[in-house]
Amino acid sequence: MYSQILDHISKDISLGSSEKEEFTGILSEKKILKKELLIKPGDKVDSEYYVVKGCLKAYYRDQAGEDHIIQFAIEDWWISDFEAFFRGTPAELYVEAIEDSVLLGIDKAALELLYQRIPKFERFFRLKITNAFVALRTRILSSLQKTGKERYLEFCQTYPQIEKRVPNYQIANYLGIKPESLSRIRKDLT
Amino acid sequence: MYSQILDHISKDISLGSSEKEEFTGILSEKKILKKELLIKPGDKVDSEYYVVKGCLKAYYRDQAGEDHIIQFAIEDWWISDFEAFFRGTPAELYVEAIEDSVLLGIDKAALELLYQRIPKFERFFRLKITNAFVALRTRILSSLQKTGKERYLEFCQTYPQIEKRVPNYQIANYLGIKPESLSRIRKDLT
DNA sequence: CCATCCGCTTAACATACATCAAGCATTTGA
DNA sequence: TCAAATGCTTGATGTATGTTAAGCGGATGG
Repeated sequence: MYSQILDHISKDISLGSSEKEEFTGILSEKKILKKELLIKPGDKVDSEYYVVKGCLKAYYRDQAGEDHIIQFAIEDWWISDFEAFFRGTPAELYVEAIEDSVLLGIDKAALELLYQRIPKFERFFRLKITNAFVALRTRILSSLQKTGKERYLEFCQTYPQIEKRVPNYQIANYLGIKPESLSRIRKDLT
Repeated sequence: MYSQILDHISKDISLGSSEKEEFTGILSEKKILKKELLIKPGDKVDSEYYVVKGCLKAYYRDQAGEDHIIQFAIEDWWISDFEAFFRGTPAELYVEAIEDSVLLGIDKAALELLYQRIPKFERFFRLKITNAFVALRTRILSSLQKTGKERYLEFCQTYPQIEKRVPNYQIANYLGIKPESLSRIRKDLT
């Protein structure tokens, strides 16, 4: 049941069996169906979620009612409204299942206690946020300096599994271009 | 001498005087003149830097020889090639002084030891990276979804001190537009 | 002190992408 | 089962930004 997430964590820190138990003790399983919302604006965000199975997206809806996809998540990824989760502010994002999904939620307060008892978990999550930080920096450079075509090719190379599972109009949204433009780009590639 | 950085840290965590001493013990002052490089590609990056006084930029030079400014830093900001610093990989960025500057460098190995001795410093730097993460997310949304004009106005509002100190062609570069376009945008605004 | 460079602006033209509109195949669900 | 919704494509046209070229005032340095 928990072997997947424990393997995932063991890639970065090594855990004894009592530490594993203490960690899995604060996890709670959550199942969510396609199109259901895990988080919506205004929610208090107490948890971040590890994806055991499925596919989700986090997106921001602007004042004009336009959605902007910030993140996809599939197996072995983490998702939440991280700003709200870290800062304790109300959610500004929607997190929605693209497929039926199984998640493991971690409660923030329990996690803070765990950090105090076993500091290497604070290390693990610092590593995670650091990697996410670097990925965001790369994405900013791409979005500022590359054409839609270049960004699409980069996306396909970086996230081939996601490209296969998510409809093109959502990929276009993530890339910051219109579906019509993505369609033309794809036509050009063949 | 160290009161500025101690005040800065005390905004997020509270420190006893021995903790302050232990922290300042691992700092090393560094002065750097305008146009000098603090970091260049290939360097081993052992330190991150707190800006006591001055103004710097971090930028990436792509294969075509084009520079892309990732970050500016002025008083009370942190700067480095964070990817290289966190991961121990060779630097990919240039970090260069825009004005004569005074910095406080923190050595990574000494910092890791400090984390073990006084875990709240790990908390402090986790908060820092979290805030940086959120700022990057905001910047991605802007870069993907907003016009150059909107991004410029946002920049002026968010970083008014930087807008005053940095030449327009460098701001244009940071915003991902050409100086000619920024000039037209500015003309339009008056 | 004067030549050079730097930072900024403007203009004419090119290009990438958006917008608006329509059509079509596949999937969905009453 | 069949109508509606969904996801994708294509065409005509508009717009923001890039490209190329030129000029200008002020700072800089020999």
